[in-house]
Amino acid sequence: MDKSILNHYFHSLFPIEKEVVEKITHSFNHFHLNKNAILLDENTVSTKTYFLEKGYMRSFIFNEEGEEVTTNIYSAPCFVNDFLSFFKQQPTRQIYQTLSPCSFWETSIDHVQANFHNIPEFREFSRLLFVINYHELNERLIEMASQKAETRYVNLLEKKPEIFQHVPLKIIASYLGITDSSLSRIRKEISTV
Amino acid sequence: MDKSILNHYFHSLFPIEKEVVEKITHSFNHFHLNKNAILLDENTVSTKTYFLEKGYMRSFIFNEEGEEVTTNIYSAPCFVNDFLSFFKQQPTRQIYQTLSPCSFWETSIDHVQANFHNIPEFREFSRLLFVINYHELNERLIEMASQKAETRYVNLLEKKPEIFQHVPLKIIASYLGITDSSLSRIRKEISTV
DNA sequence: AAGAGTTCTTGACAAATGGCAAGAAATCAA
DNA sequence: TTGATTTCTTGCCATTTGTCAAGAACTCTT
Repeated sequence: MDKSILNHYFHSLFPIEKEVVEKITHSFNHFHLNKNAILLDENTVSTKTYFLEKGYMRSFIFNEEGEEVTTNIYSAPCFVNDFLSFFKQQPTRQIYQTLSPCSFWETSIDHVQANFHNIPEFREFSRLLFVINYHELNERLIEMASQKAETRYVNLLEKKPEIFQHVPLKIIASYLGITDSSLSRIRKEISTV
Repeated sequence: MDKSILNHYFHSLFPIEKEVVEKITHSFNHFHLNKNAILLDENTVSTKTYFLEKGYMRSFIFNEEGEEVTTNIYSAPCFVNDFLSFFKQQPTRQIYQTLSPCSFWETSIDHVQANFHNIPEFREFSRLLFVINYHELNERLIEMASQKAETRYVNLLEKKPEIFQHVPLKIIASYLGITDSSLSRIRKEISTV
């Protein structure tokens, strides 16, 4: 099985030796999922770390009113991890669902723990991944708190144009914190300017 | 100097031996700041990790329109860390400001790095802190995307009532993603029900 | 205690977004 | 290919939140 995309991801994030990456990814297994499959369901404990090699997916949650709220949209290549559930080994409230046919690499919490404590470079990598994810979340929060929907839409269009080809608008709307009707109106508004 | 609050914080998060905690906090130094002081300014690189022992503070950012957006409100005891700036050693866009007289413990990135690579328990602790912070951010994002301002206000009132005694309403409003006028109206609305 | 500066409240109005329902368009499954 | 299902758009109207400005209340400094 060709691990080049997975291995390359490590090199793309920070300088790390080829041999170390191969040692880290040695325990990863490959698998596929169809469109609209559930990678990780709510109320279950995440026991794996996933690397999305190809495809699109999202995480979402049912809020108090029972409405779906899309919490994140993932486009390959990237790691997909429910940090809280995985590292605290507790049930997640989020659902991770594929939005297209997807291919993954996965490894278990035991391997992650072993690597974390035995391979200094992996520790640094893990932390960097955390920092990047935390920062992205923070940026989204700032946008939510201070920009109107139209601005958030335009920014997303600029930052992640590819998702508009692969993700239904109602999911993008929910990710932006608006209704699909509002998104539709915003798109109409912008296209006629 | 009495490190009991600092040391206790480690024990409160997860099981860890007294001796290990003391080894970790050995390098921490104590200091004070007045109200409205700047702990970490924008465009500077964070070289310290801070533990807020006593007091209240916030982080904020100037958005594209030059308006202040409060990104977080901190009430002791807790760690205060600009993850992106500290771990990637790059300038931050955020400003960390005290909202009351505060006392801190600080330690340098060099000590953090040494502990991270030499003390397994510290690695676990660091990661846990990340996980908790990430989760809190994610919960706030979900609220922002799916609840109206009044609900967000009521939730905050329930979750962190103490900040309403120590933090100006205009800062809380900004933290909730609304204007101070709106917050004022919401408060009036609720008090008369 | 006085004055300056800041924060909070309020009113009038405007802008942004939501709720609902219906139809159009696109997608999916057999 | 066809029918069923889902997604997207649109209109109408309601609700929420913002903007601006003025005054009241509060806080800080001297």
